[in-house]
Amino acid sequence: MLSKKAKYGLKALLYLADQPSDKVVLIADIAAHERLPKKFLDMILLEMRNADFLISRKGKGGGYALALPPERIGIGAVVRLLDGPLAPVSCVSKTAYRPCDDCTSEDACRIRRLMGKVRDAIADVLDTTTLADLSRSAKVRDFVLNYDI
Amino acid sequence: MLSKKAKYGLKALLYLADQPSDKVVLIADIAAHERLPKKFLDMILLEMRNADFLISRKGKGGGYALALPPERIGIGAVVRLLDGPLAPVSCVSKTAYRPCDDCTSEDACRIRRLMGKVRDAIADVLDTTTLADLSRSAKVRDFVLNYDI
DNA sequence: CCGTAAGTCCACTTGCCTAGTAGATTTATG
DNA sequence: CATAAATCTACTAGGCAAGTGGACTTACGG
Repeated sequence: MLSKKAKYGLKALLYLADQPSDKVVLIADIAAHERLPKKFLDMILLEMRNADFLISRKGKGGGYALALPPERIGIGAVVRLLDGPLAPVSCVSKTAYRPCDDCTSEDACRIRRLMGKVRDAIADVLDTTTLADLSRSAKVRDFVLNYDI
Repeated sequence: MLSKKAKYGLKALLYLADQPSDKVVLIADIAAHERLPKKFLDMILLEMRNADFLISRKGKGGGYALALPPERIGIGAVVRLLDGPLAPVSCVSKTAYRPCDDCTSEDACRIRRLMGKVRDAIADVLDTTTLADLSRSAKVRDFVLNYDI
């Protein structure tokens, strides 16, 4: 499951990616346009800033902007930050491996092997998509909608 | 995330699939061999029985057995029963679609499109694997371990 | 250098979900 | 009829998701 936190985080990033780069945007702005609870968004943006996906400026004229070009922000990385590991069980996680407490022999575990495949399938989608891909996908669609009739 | 419930359920099914077919097995037996909390397992088995994956007999000599040959029990179906829809967001679920409350235009939603891919990737793994596949995978491994040295 | 607009930090809440447990009841067998 | 088994009902503890409230800090503009 994708939590609201991750969903809101992605929406905020997309909103920023759609702005002219290097423009700083108010949290309140993002919240209003994307219809997100402002205070909750505070937290999420802060977390993404601490992970260096965003930069912020305090005080009057402050706000948030992407710290990197959208091509360099992977969706997998964002989801991992906000929701934790992609793997359905910790014992197949590549970024946050932890043995599961109830398993005796890890490589005899048939469930583990299957869940490893699931992990890889998920990671394959999310780690090969960047913010730029998503941002672009909107423009393509707009183009189709507006001109391709 | 795969819950303990689903994990225990799959372990129990695998245990049953590994038995000679049509043998009824005690809950207590499964719990002991797979090291699962018996009372919790009660619940899970009952749920799978109500969904017709299992049959049960009460009273002395009673117990549980698979209701279908393992080839006909899909892992996806089991996980959906015990953990709910595979989709990371309800608005891309094929078996339990529900619009998400915060989205305005569904087919303009870029997150939705991406999550659709994730859903498909997960379903592709779990819906093409049956209990028989997992059961077999153990035997292949045993064979390798025991004879292929 | 002060007012004010912004982000930042800390503490708390509310409600639901997970992972159970306890105990009574029903059903079947020998 | 005793006993072994599943089944049903009810309850609980703890944790996490999704927030909210309020105080603090930083910086710009005048």
